[in-house]
Amino acid sequence: MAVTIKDVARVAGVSASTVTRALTMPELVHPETRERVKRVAADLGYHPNRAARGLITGRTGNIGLLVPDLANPFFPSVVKGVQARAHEADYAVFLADTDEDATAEIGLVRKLSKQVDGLLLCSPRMSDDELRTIVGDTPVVLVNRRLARVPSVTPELLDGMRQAISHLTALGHRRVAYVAGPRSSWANRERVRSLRTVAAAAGAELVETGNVTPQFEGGVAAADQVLATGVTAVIAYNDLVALGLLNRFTARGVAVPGEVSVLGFDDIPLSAMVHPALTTVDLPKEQSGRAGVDLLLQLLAEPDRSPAARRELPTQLIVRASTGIAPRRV
Amino acid sequence: MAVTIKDVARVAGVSASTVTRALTMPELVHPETRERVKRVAADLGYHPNRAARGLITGRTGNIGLLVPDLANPFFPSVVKGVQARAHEADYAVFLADTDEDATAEIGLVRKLSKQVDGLLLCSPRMSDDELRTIVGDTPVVLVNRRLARVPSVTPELLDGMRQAISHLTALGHRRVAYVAGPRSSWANRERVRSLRTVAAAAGAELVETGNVTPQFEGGVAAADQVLATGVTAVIAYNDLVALGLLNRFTARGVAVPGEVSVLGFDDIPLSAMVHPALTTVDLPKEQSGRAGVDLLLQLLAEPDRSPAARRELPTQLIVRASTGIAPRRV
DNA sequence: CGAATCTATGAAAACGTTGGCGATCTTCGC
DNA sequence: GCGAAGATCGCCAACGTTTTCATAGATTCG
Repeated sequence: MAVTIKDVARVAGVSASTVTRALTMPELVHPETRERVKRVAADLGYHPNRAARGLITGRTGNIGLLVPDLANPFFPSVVKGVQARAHEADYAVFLADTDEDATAEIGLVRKLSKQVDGLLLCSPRMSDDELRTIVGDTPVVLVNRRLARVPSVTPELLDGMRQAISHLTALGHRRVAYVAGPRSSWANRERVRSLRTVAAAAGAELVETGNVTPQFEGGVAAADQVLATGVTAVIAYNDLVALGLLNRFTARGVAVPGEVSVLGFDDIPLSAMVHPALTTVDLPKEQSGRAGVDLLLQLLAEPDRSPAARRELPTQLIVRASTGIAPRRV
Repeated sequence: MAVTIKDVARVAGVSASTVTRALTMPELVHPETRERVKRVAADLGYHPNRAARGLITGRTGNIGLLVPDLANPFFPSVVKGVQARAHEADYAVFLADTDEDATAEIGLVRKLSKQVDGLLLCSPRMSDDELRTIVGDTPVVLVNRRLARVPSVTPELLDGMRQAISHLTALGHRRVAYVAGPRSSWANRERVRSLRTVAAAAGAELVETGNVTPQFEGGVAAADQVLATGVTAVIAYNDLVALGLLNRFTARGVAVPGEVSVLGFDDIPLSAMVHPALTTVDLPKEQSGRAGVDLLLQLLAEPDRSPAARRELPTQLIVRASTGIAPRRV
């Protein structure tokens, strides 16, 4: 029913091979025939059958994208970036949402990996070892996670953290709490690590509080604990958690930023919409998605480049209303 | 490199045809050989090559999902539902985001339609005519839109609107504004239509205000206009717009719900997180996604069922803090 | 007991494309 | 003017699966 390469060949008066060549290796065919074939193909609306092509080339023209939770507005932004860049390169994107479940993640990877040329793992929750076994099987690029000898794109977290702490210390804060995200999150581990470094350098005391789910509810749950530590400022694992803190503080009548300043990570759209608007460290979301696709395509094109490409993208502190001068404590 | 059907055949001591049959039409092969083949296949970790299968069956095992804007939290929920149900049925999901652009939408449909068995169009922005041409080419199920002779899943909007208006009139509101969404949105047209019906029946006066982009910014932009009309309550096209209204009202010092009540549609997670929490009509999001997949699979299984399946899913008013007793006007 | 029907399986064609190989024709260097 | 090299293109095998079609043996029936 659909128009095949043979139809084009017949109409153009050449063989099927010439059609293929005219379309995929144009320099190998005579300019005149090439143009004729191309015109016929266009007229007939010919598009190579991807299954047939995939069968012989071993390539599907698809890439897979795994994200932990599409309900966290951070990830739709990444997805948008991935989509945009992938479609430009004529790749289609399989999306899978793992619901923050490392086990489901592994299953989905196994399933998807058969149907794609490469995988983009965004903030994967599985362990390094599990990750390694996958990397052995399928071309993989990590977004928001780093692992030796695996291409990755990550934000310049250390710098972002430096901006955050500079901002808070400049406002007079000396004791700062950090509300940690999931233990399984590399991003969380990195935030803790860079925060310790930066806080020490700035002479600020750091109070680390429990690991929470990286959602609004996590922030709500951690809020009282944070207040009990008597800090004047709190940095949250991400914006959703920060919004949860904000919500609970407001409910308890704790003034933000009067009594406590709140600072998040990600800069999701929502953060600008609430009262008080959230001060946060903007992470490159769409850009990460795009860069991830670039790295993956590069990896597919030349699989045996020795040093794994690694891209770090800049971060930017966005100062809004949720941070202010530290209160005098008695 | 990967294990093929021939490997299984060789190890099991049968022909390739028998392997196929044992796995896809089990009743056709002798129970004993069937079990042996299945065991060998499992041991070797055999998975049929989907490209090869697709080449001959004409089926890809993929479905495409188009959404207008992944940044609107309504859609990630739908996507999650689609994912979940599709994976259960062993289908993979191609996702595409059209950025609210009807033209891009058509292009993406054309591109995707070659690579999938069927398409799930969620809140498509293109015209009915454009939609029709697509429906002719590819199996399509509409989510959040209705069109004659095309399977669809939609929310019971009329009932939701009835709940909303009953709630407002019970609180004493007599003049209610509606902030309209995109003209290209079927959902918007339906909301207007059912709102007119319901408002007339309830004896409430309806003030319709300009079409805005279905985002936070749209609500912000419409807020002053709404206030100028002197209504005591406003229904927004969706929650994002409602949150924009809320934000601007707060900024202008207009008390919600003291001076004006605000009511949204969708019940996105965000709506429960803001102050005041938003009263809204919950639409079945994940459920719509799941039902859409069901309809699509059904359509693929028996393409020539005369009456197009149509599913309507219940809606539910969620009363929170943004609606209250109508103020006495002088 | 012979023919007809079933059951269980294998051989081979087909799906639409790509790519290696070889054939033909032209061009070039000497 | 002749062999070598280059350009252009067709033939055919291959990719991994499904699906007729055919076959051999087992079973049933009159």
